[in-house]
Amino acid sequence: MPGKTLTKGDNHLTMQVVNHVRTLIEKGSLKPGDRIPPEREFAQMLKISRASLRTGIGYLAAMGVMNVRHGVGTFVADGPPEIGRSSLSLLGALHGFQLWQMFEARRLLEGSLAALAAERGREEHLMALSEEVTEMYATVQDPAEYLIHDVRFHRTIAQAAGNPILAVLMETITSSLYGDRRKTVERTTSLKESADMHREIYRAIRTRDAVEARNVMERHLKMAEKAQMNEAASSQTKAKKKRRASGTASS
Amino acid sequence: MPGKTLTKGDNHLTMQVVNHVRTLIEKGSLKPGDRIPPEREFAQMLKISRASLRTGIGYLAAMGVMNVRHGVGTFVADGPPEIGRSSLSLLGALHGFQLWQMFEARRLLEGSLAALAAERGREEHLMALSEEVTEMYATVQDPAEYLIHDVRFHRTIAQAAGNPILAVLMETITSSLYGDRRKTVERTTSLKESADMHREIYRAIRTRDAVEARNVMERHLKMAEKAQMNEAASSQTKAKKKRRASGTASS
DNA sequence: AAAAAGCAAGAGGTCCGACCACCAGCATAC
DNA sequence: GTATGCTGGTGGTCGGACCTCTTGCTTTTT
Repeated sequence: MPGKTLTKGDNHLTMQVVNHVRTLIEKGSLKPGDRIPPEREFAQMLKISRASLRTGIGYLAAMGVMNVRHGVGTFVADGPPEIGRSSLSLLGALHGFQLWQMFEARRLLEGSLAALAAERGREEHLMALSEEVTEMYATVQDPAEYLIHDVRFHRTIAQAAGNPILAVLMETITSSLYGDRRKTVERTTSLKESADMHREIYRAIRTRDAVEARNVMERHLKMAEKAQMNEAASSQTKAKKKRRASGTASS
Repeated sequence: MPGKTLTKGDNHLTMQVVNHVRTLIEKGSLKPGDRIPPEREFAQMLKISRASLRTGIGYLAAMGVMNVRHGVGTFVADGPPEIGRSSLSLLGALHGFQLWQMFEARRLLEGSLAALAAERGREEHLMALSEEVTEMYATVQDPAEYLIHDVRFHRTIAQAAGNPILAVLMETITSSLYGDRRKTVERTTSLKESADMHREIYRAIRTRDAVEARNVMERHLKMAEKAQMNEAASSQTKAKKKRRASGTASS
């Protein structure tokens, strides 16, 4: 079947839209952050109804390629690439993924990412990592702020590793974990310990010690897993309805 | 927002549909293979228009949770879980993924998968692997058939590893590679060598040698990568006749 | 003037209702 | 008995009306 663009499967028109966009991207006339024409125009261009065009847009948005903003326009995703936000979460519900499996996958990915970062990380990445560690120490009293730098730290490692695909996979998993994560961090009594571990990871990467980087990263994530598991266990023991009063601040 | 399950981000109604389905799945009243009510009815149930319902369905279909069949109905996906088919391919086009990065990711994942399979694989998995290897040897003359067993072999390892999440990630990557793969296999002169490697992998797993399993798997994939790279390179230079068929006869 | 309030254009979001295309099973014709 | 064809149900497409949101500009107020 020559000539047929990839992307097999679903509906004709939907795929027509998807492939059209893909072509525009591959041709370079559509780059991350760009805005696509208004639906009404775009639909007319492709000679399909607006409804069908919207189906295609929805498809692209679902897998994180497009970014729709009500009242403003539709844009090509730019930030850190990420597969459809809730896809893993959905598939998880469907196939009964376990939390430990999530963490195992994460350990594997981030461990390798750390090792690669140690091997390939450029000076700019190392500096960024250092920066984030510093910020972490500076915000040990502000969980919300701390979490931001935590996420950025891991994200920077993924960049330093020089393999965007692995970065995407990591992002997919962590974002699936993020919801619960926020809770955990807010309860963690010792963000300082966490910061210490991040500092260790940073040092290992800085000294180009791939093995050590992987080990420390895995140790760090194992600890994070334990914390989150505890949280999950304690939150399983309460009714579905609950208002956000009382001490065990969660939700 | 009370009642707001996870899955943040996009449009209200779309997410309402997605969350509703998610709830049904989590509640167990919707299992893989099941069929959902006809659009017209379902829309009425949720008190939204059919168009909006369709948007939600599309979203779910885009990430491989639903399976729509024109003239028949809409079903919950059942087969091996897989993130939206072309998502990686799309993101790749958008962010300029390289082929070697794909393979690196694959090596990492499948290497770990093989190691885990060696540790956790149950007898049934080992038997299935053995079966596939046998079939491979039996079809070294039939590339198309061989490929089927090749894929099944790797998929079985993923199952044996006991971590469906890693399996999904692997599936996502390999399916992204599959298109080119078919070509490669058809040209590979020595499927027997490939079969030999698979046999080695099988033996390592059978003997519970995780380290060896990972190593052999990585070696195998490295070779596959080389083959595919050659193919890609040569197909770039083949506008006319391929004068002097050199090269590919190595390994 | 500078700041606040209000207005209007442009973009996406939702809905309706009709009609098309596909598939499966049943009825009919041979 | 097989082949044909019809029909009911289901998803796919359409277009065009109307709603909501965002933004920037205009008008009013201070």
